Amino acid sequence: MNKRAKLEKVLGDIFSDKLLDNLAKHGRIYKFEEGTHIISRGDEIEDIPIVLSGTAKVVRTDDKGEEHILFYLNPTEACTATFSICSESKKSEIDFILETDAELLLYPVKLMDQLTKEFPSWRYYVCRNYNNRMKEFLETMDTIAFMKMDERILKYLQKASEALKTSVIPVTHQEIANDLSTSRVVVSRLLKQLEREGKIKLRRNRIELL
DNA sequence: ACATTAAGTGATT
DNA sequence: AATCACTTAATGT
Repeated sequence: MNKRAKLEKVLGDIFSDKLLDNLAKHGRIYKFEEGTHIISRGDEIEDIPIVLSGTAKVVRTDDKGEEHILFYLNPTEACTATFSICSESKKSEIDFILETDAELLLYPVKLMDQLTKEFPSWRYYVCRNYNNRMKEFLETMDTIAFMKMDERILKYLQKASEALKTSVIPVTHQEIANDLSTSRVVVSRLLKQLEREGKIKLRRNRIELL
């Protein structure tokens, strides 16, 4: 499939034809493997990544080298954090890592101003992206501020199950602990409790949601 | 059989 | 809820 057709397929519903032409002309499509660091903190950003397939995560690394997930990006989504810096061509504040194998459209930052001026559908897209991120951000704020750890874990499992379309989630206690920034011991204890309550079933390296 | 890694648990702060 | 210290269970070699 050629570039233009691929873009059409993924983004056709939200972008105008002329915008697709422009993206096909100046952008490049690459396949990357799971775990690839597309952008690291401090990098100069030359291209904006737009996710065409797969899932990427945007994380912030603290001074201890711990990762904190800010949000995930699914196909058609782009990292708005990169938009905010593009006009001044500053350095990245975040890390952009692939959660799965993925295809990305890389579009040069230099040309982005022009997109904003020329294409209403691009402006709309950027706005929508911003709104989505903001929503997600508020949601996680709520979760952290008002919900107890056991509820957070349950929510985490439900989200994962939804994303993977299966009730059996392949995940270790340690991984959950990392994602929720807590310790493995705490996760194990709360999971045990949830199991006693009959909400889940625990097995090695996977958890079944009931 | 042995080593490695995941998970469970009591005690302490 | 975090940490330590230890046990037990599952899995790979």
